[in-house]
Amino acid sequence: MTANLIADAREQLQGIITAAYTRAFPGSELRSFNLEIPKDTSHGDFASNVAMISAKAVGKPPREIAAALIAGMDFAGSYFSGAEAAGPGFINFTLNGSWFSHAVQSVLDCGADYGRSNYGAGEKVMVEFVSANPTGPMHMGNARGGAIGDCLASALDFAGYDVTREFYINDAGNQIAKFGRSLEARYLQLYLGEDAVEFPEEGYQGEDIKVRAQEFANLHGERYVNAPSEERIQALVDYALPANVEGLRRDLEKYRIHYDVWFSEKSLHDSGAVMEAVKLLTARGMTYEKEGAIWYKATEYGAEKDEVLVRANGIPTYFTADIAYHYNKFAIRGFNRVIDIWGADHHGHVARMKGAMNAVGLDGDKLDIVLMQLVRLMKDGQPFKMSKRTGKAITLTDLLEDIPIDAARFFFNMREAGSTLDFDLDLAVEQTNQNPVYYVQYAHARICSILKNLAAEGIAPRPLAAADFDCLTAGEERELIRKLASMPEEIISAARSYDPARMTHYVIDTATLFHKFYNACRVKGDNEALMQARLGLCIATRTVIANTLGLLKITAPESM
RNA sequence: GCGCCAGUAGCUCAGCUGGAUAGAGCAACUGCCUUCUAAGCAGUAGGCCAGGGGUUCGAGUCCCUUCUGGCGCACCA
Repeated sequence: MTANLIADAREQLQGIITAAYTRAFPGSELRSFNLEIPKDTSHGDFASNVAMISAKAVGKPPREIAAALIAGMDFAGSYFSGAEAAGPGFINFTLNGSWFSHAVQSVLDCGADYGRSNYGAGEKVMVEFVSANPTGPMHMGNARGGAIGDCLASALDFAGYDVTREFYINDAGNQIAKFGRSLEARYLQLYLGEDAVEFPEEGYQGEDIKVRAQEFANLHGERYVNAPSEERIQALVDYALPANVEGLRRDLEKYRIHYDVWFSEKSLHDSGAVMEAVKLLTARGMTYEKEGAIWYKATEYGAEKDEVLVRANGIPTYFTADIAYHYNKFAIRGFNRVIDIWGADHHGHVARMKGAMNAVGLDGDKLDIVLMQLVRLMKDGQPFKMSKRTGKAITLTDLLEDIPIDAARFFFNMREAGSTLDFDLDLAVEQTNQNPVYYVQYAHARICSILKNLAAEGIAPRPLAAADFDCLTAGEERELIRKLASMPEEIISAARSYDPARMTHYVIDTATLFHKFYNACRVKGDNEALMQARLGLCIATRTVIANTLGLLKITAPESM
């Protein structure tokens, strides 16, 4: 089951305001108005600008309109106790106790499902993320992309979308050829000596290539040393590529990322889908030949220049395969919406790709790209430079050896994708109050501890009716309840804006309000009814923290 | 040169579709544990929201412009 008390209250207000408007100003058209939650609770629980935006239509000053509307409002049976005009013409609404009581109870009723909604109405959506080059280990960009993509997918799922997580394996094209030549050189060096075999200029320098070559040598010995180069490379790639993909899968699983689909680029070439895409574009008059290559008229969809689809040597470009891939996502597999998480350095590709979707007869607006800025690793307040040339870049595997998974996932989701992220390596391993992940987990552990201590004294939470929570009237209690009630909307907001960092912010806020409540209100006490109500509030808070951390795939410890 | 993203407290950042006196955390200073976890809470201090124009009842938020930083403009991916 799902519950959303904010949405319920909003719906009621919509009706109350509309009725009051019709009553006060018959014949005057009501424009759409805002219902917002003021930052400052002295401005009420909800505020509307309806009086201000109606000033022109009604022909009266906002304050006067507000007064007339308020006079005609009927709050009977609603979650509201009253309204008053304020400031330049806002109408501030005050919730009554029953809303808070129902809010707590709805969390308890929904339990592990609290926060879910049907906002997405089962729409089929794919999130494709990481899709790291299988020629080597994953870097910090992949680590961030993994956390963002995975948590975004979680948010979409909770918000009622039918979500598929996908990894696109770039197992074709130039980088595989380069991979093969690099492996070949390392393999031959094993038998002929490092000096006898020149390493390709553009080859992959990393140690991982040497390791794969050695593994291959352990299996096949020097059998391939005198084989034709083409055959040798093929054998090396056939061994190393699946091994690397398996390595990626293993590392990502360790990082708590599980994909529904691992999609092979090579399969698109093998099945002819890539050339089909060229044919499709040609049939739609979107291609031409020049200097032996087949070009796509990207300029017809606003690009600055046209793009090569098939090189003069007959080999399709990456772009062509990508068109075929996205065509496959929409047209073949029927996704209604596709979200790709890309590094910001690919931003030039965004408009092209959307345009290409239109060019093949699909809707480019259904393809959304989340661009992710780079990660700067910081240590001792200084950037930790990564050097790709030396192969000494810090890999995801390295990171996870030093940093707890909880901290890594939390940190990578602290900033929205569009801003560069400084990842503080010292802070992430620190088990102190400065580390925000512990702050949140501590709140959860604290609640568990309260429940455990009371249970030890024979005090168990009782099942309560909504009215039993009416005694939670302290400011700290109500602030906390307000926050708990907003979880469904926060998840929807994260899903809609493709910004899973909101969930991180939300769970930190919830922890803060719980800590404040904890310091202001004792749970254990002589007043049995109040103690039970507060116990219920604690359980509801624990539920919200656990559910949100669950979406982030961060553990919620029972003790710390 | 053209394009994309960003510029908010000393530092790292929030600020949802424009809303009422600009918010956290860290760092600094002051308090709070014989009672549910002090990995916590309360308080003090800290700001021409990069600069300049505009749009309107109202702008950190929208438009234009300048400056600064990051990135991109291959028959690479």
